[in-house]
Amino acid sequence: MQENLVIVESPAKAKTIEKFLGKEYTVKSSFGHIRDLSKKELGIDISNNFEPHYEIPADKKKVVGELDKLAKSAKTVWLASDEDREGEAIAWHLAQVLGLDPKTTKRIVFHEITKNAILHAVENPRSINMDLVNAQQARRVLDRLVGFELSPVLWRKVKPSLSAGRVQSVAVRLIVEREREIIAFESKDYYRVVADFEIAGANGKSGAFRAELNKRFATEQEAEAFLGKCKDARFTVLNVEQKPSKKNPPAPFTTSTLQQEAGRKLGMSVSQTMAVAQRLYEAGYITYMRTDSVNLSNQALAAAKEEITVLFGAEYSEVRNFKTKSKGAQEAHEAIRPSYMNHRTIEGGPQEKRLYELIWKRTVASQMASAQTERTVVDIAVSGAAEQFVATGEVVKFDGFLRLYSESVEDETGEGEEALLPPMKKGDEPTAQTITALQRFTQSPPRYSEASLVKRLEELGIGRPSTYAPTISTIITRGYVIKESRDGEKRGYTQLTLSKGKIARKTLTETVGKEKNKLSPTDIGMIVTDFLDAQFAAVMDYNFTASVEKEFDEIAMGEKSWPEMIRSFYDEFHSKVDEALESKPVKSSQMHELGIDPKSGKPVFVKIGRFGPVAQIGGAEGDEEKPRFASLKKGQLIATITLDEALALFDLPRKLGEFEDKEVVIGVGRFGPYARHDGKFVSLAKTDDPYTIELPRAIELIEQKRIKDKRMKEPIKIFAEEPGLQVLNGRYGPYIAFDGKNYRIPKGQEPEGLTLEACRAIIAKSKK
DNA sequence: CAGTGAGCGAGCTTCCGCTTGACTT
Repeated sequence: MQENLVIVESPAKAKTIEKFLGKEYTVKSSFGHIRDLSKKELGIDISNNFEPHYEIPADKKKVVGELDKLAKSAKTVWLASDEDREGEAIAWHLAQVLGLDPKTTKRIVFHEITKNAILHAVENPRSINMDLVNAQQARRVLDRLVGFELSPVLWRKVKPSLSAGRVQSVAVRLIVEREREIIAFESKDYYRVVADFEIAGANGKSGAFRAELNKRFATEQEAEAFLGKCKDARFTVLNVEQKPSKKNPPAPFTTSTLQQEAGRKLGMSVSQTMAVAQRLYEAGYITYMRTDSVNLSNQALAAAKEEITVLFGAEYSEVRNFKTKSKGAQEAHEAIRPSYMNHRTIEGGPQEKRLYELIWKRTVASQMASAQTERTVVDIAVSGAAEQFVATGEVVKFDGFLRLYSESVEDETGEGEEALLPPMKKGDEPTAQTITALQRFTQSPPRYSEASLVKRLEELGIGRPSTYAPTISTIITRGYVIKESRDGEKRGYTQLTLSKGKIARKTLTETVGKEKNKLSPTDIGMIVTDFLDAQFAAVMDYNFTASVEKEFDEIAMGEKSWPEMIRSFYDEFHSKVDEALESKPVKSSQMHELGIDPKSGKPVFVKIGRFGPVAQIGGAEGDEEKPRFASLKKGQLIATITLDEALALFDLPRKLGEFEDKEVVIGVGRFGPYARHDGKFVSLAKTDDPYTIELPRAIELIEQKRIKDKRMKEPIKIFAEEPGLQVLNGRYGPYIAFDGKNYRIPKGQEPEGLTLEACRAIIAKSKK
C-alpha cells in the first residue's frame, strides 16, 4: 500500500515533484478541472439558490477512475492544485468525487517548483478553503448564466450558432470600436522641418548633426515661407543641456507579455507561442507558461546573478523583485523563466530555440543593472524667426541590461532617431547644409494585433492566461472578427528642400496602411456588438469584469454569500433577456443602396444574406428580372464598401479560355482565389491577382499541381518482402498503409529512414 | 469545402477556466 498520494494539476509538474518527494509519495495529475456544469444544459437550479449540478465530463472519467483507485489505497491524500480560486475549486471537486475524509486529506500549496518550497509545503498543510471555492462557484455560475442566456437571444434575434459571453463579447467590442475610430478618422497633413547642420570642431574637423524645428506647419505655404526666412538666416546655439537618465529592464515574462514579444520579435501568433511554450515546458526547459506573475524564486534570482557575473561581470548584476500591476492577477505560479539560468540555448526545433532564447534573455536581463545614458538637448535659434531647431542626442554611458535585451514597441514610427551629437557650446554658429520640409499625415489609431488585444484585455482584467489564445480563436471562428493583412496604398507627399540658397519642390510617394495579421470586425461582429450594447449595457461595460471580480474577492474573504451575489445580478439580467426576446429581430437583411451600375443602369445594394455579406445588382421593387449576386471579400464591410469595390466583385468568375479543350475559370472561393479546370481546383499563388491573371499563368499553375499530386501519390517507401505495406504521403503527413488500415508515424522518426521492422513495430504498437 | 441568394421547417447551436492528448488520410 502506498502511503501518500499527491495530486497536482499538470503531469509535467507531477514528474518533477515526484523526484523531490522520494519513495513514499506517488504524485499524479488531475489534468485541470475534473468536474464541470453539464455541457448541454444550464446545470444550475435557479429557483434553488443557483445550486450547480456538476458532472464528470466523458474525457475525464478515466483520470478520475485512476485517481479514485489510488486514493482508496493511500493513507494520506495531498491536494496540491494551484493556490488560486480555480485551484482551490479543483481540490474541492477532487475531495467530493474521491470521497476524501476532511480529517486525513491535506491541502498544500507552493508557488515554485523547488525542493525547499515543496518540503515546506508538506510540513504546513491546511484544509480546503470553502470561501475561495465559493468565489470560484460564483465565477463559474455567472459565466454560465451570461453565456447560456445571451447566446440563445442571438440565435433568435440575429443568427443561429452565435455566441456571447463576459469575455468574448467585450473582446469583439474593443475591435469594433477601434474600427469605428479608424473609419471616422480624418487624416490631416502638416509639415515638419528638419535641418542638417555642420559645425567646426576644435581640431579643425567638422561634425554633422540633425535637428528638428519645434514647430509644425499646417500648410505648404507656411513651410515654404519659413524656408524662405532660413535662406539668409544665422543659426546660433542658444542652450546646451545635458541630463543623465536611467532605463530599467522590463519584468520577466508573464503569459501576456510573452505573447506580445513573441508576436513582435518572432512574428508568432498567440496560439503558436503557447504551443511552442508548452513543448518547452514539457521538455523541462522553462517554468509553467500560463501565469500572470512576474515573481522569480530565490533560487532563480541567485542563478541569474551568478550567470550575469560570469557572462558580463558583477557590475552588470542587480537583483530585482518585480510587482504585478495587472488587475485580478492571482499569481499561483512564477514568472515564465528558464528552468536553468545557465542554459543559454537548448536542443529543439527553430521555433523552440528562438522562443527559449527570448525567455532566457528577458529573464536574465530583468536581473541586470539599469542602463545609464546621457541625453543632450541643443536649442538653436534662427535669426529673423521665432521658431527654434532642437537637436537631441543620447549617449549610452553604461549599457547595463541593454547589452542583452531591448523591448520592442508595436507600430514604431521610425521618427526621432537619437544619435551622438558633436561637441557644442552656447554661442556656436553651425551652418545649415540643407533644410527640408516634409509633408506628413496624422495617423488613425492602429488595428489590434492578437497580442495587443491580449494586452488590452489584461489591462481591463478580462480573461486569464489560459484563455487568451482560445478567446481569440473563438471570436474568429464565430465570424465576429477576421485576422488579415493589408498591402496598403500609395500616397504622394511633398518635400521642400532648401539647399545652397534655393528651394526645390518634389513629390515623392510612400506606402501607407500596410498591415500584417491585424484584427478587424466583420459585419456580423458589428451587428452583434450593437445589439448586445443596446440591450445588455451592463455586461458589455469594460468594467463589468472588474466589478464582479471585486465581489468574488469579497466572497473569497468570507464577507459575502455567493448565491446572494448571483441573485442580485441575475434578476435584472434575466428581465433584460426577456425584454430582448420580445424585441424585434435585428434587420440584418436590410439593404444599403450604394449607387447605380453603369452597365445595366440598375441599383447596386449590399446586405447580409444567407451566406454572409453580399452585393446585389438589381432586384429593387418592381424589377422583374432576377438580381445578380456576389459575396463580399474578407475585410470588406457593408458600412464602408464603395460602389467601385462592389462592382469589381462581379468581375469574377472570369473565363480565361481553353486548355486541353476544357474551360479555365478564375474565381474566389472559401479558400481564396482559385483556377478551375476540368472539375479540379488549383489555388492561385499569393502574387497572382484573380482580376488580371492570364491563361498561360493559369496553365502553369494547373501543371504544377499535377506534378505535385503525382508526387503525393508515390509511396515514400516500399518493401519487396512485404508489398502490402507502404509508407505514403497523406493530408496529415506521412503514414503507413497496411492491410487496409493506416498508421501514423510517431514523432521523431524520419519516414524515409524506416525499415520494414520499424514499420511492423509501429503497427504492432498501435494495435495494442 | 471551391456555388449558393428560399419561403414544409426538424433539431441543433452557447459560456469561462483548469489541463493535455487523441486522431483524422
